[in-house]
Amino acid sequence: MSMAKLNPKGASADARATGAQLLAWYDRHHRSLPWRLPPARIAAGERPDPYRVWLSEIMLQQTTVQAVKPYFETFTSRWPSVRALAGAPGDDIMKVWAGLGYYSRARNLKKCAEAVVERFGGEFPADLDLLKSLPGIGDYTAAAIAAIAFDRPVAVVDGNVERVATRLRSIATPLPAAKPQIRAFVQSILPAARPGDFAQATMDLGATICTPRRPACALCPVNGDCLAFLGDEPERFPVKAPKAEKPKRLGAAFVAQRNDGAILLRKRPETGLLGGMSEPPTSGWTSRQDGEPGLEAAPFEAEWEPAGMVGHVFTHFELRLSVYRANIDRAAPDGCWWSAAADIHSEALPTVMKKAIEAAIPGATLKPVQNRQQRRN
DNA sequence: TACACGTGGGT
DNA sequence: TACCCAAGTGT
Repeated sequence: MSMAKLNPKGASADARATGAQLLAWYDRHHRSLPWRLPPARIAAGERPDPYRVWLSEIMLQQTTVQAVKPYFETFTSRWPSVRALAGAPGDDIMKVWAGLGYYSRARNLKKCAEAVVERFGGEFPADLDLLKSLPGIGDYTAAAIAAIAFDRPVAVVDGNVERVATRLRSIATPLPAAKPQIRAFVQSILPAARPGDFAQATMDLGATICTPRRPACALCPVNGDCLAFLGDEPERFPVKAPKAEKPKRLGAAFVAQRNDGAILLRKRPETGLLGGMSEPPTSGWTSRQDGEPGLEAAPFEAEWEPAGMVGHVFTHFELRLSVYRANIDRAAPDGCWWSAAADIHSEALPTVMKKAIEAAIPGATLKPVQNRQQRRN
């Protein structure tokens, strides 16, 4: 059992050994991911494409690898470079991002791509502060890009690393207050070489071994250095502040369908919840519990029929949406448009809005079978 | 510092 | 079921 003691330079022999062990583990057990260059190719002198590193890091913010994979494939196929993305219409980006959540990321994605083209000639900067000056890039993402894409020796601290670090050092300070301690510790075990591989090694360890619940400590390459493991309660870390209760809100959605199957949509304001995304007309979402929002919130008079209730859980509140449906044939009101039946699936509809449309018109948001229109052409 | 900001999977 | 959680950022 080795208790690491920091020397005046900030890194003990044990700490350095921890970093080296993580790298050795990564060489054997790294995950194979679409945006990742495996350690053997890094060792051979290759570097990953900074565009792909950036795009993957933005998508992976608060989002699982599994959810990101198909979106990353779609984005890189459609927009293979930051210049291509910068030239894309913002609405197209929102449509392709639809379903991935945290839509400010998609709005900032275009802003950032444009800034890279205008300010840096289409090449991502390697400098931490320049990276952080770009929209959507904060402390974590700047460090990740600098380390992974540009081989800069910086500490990369995400949720995985926070978990690994608080366990290794038995840091009982609740998050986020513990962040400075965590950063200092990660800095102390940072190897002299391979900062990008080291960052990904620590994240892979957190994702596959040092998991939030039931960590596989027996398989951990650094369990001999882990104070939480030696103290027999790794799951105690990290300590987090208690979460606030989720309020419940009520609202209504109005799904109007034209005789040819088109559905009436509008665009939400550019900022705020689901900003810049599309929706069928909805009421405001209130916290009152004295009854469901009713027809007074409808976009126009029609024979609105109840079409059920949709529940959806956002990060900070729960929503129950009363869905109404009407078949009408009229011009779209100001700010709205009729979206053809064949186009609904590719609109910038957040998941909650797809749920509402599905409640009113089952199958309406699914991708139509490719044939009829094609045959006519 | 604290809160707003999505979604889907795991237990 | 209810809660937790995931490669965080912006305000």
